[in-house]
Amino acid sequence: MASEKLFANIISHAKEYGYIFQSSEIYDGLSAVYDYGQYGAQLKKNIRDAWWKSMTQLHENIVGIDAAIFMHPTTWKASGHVDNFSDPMIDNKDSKKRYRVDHLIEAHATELEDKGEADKAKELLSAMDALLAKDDFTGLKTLIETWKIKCAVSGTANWTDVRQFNLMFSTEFGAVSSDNPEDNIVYLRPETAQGIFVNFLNVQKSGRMKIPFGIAQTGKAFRNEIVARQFIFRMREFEQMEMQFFVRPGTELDWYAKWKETRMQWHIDLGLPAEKLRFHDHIKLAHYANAAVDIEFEFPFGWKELEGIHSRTDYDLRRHQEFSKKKLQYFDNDLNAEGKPYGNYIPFVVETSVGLDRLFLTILSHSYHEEEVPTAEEGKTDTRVVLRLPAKIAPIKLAVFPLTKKDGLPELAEEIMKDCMPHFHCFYEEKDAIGKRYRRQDAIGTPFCVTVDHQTKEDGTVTIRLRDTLEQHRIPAKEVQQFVLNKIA
RNA sequence: GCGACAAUAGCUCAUCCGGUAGAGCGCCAGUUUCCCAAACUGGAGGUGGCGGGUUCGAGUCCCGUUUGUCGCUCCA
Repeated sequence: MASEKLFANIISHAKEYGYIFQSSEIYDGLSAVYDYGQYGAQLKKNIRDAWWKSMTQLHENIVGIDAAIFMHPTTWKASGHVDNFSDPMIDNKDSKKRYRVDHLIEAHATELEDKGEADKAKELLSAMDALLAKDDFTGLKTLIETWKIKCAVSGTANWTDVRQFNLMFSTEFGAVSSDNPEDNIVYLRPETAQGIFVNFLNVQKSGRMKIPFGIAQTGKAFRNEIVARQFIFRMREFEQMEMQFFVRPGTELDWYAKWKETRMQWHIDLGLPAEKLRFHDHIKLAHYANAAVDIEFEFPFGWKELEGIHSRTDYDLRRHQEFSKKKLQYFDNDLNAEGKPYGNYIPFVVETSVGLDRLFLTILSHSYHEEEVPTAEEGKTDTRVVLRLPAKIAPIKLAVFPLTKKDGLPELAEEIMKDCMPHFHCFYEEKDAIGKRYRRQDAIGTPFCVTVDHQTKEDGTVTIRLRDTLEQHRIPAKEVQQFVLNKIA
């Protein structure tokens, strides 16, 4: 099937079977915001739990926290989010090319210098600085127009207005407004990482953590994307699962290499096929990193970033130390080659950061299959849609069906429900033909169904039916619970 | 942000040249059925995304808008 059509089918399946709904759909929706439905929320939680367990429970030196979405505004000055992402931009209407206004004007000034008109260049730049300082966007556009600055691509001076693109959502903090509105602005965090960095010392001290150690966190983050598209791939409100690993300076690239492999293996262990995963090294590094790689997945719409592993140096802690005037350092008692303690230093950080929603989409699109299966009628086939979700993260683990809703079969089925419900999510249904009930469970990705029939009354066995192979075999009803538990362990 | 395309029942779609909206599937209630979407009976569900305009009359033509998909662009 064409991948475009396949992706459209996945999206509509996700909606039809209670996985993902568009936000505020009855009001025509809200751009690039989505809600998780009854099965989606459970699948998402199961993925999140799997990650949390793999990080915190299975690593003695990693602990998890839950920092608030609201953070002190200075956090974002320290992190670079305020200054690096609020530059005024302008678009050329002919070439559709977007420029940072300062870059555009500076490039023109350089041209003037090359032509030996250094005085003019200086005049232009000082005019620009004055306008930038005042946030005078109208003035900046006038400046571009009076100096007849043209687009390098189209060669025209057909510009849009100067606009500022704010990456971060802001809101007002406190019920009483201040004389200076800026005093009350808080941002909705654009990444969860900073909640870890500002708590570095708290966790290290209170948990008596010894380097190397990690702090994990899952939570919502918010970005005012210029373009937000491709279903839940890029949303304005999304959830991150991040782990910041604090290491001794000089060892960061070893840890970076280790986490790179560890994280790739985790995705494979979760059930994703190795051939649809790959590394993509960053050539151009962000201001805080000395090495960075993405784990990419081959979505129906191409290879896209799923997780980032970054060696963030000591940038974040160093910046927070500067801005907060608090020492964010660690005293390392381990002995170096000369037999002396490594002493005080700001730890280096290796970050693993995976998008929970992206991982959800990865699993959903990989699990979705349309296939021909035999029907009750000899030789005939019918199309079934099945989500081959890994059993350990499927929202519903077991469906329990009485073959008919009389002759005491529902009562026997209820017993199995009672036996299993405390241990994993179960679904009970007694209406419609058995085949139809199986198909409905296929569509939501339930890996196991058991059916109670008349033989159950005689020998206590039930039919267990496997989603992926359509195989059926009989097992004692009393063993159903353990059968499923073994499969989802 | 630019461009292209799209929007009719829960889903997939139909509705001829503009003349008061229909099917299949699904869903709900029941009958029947004894292991892979069977059959039968009955039922709910639509201001045709929203707002304007043209017209005697608009789901249909035009404009705007919202949302989505795709291509550019952006992506710490």
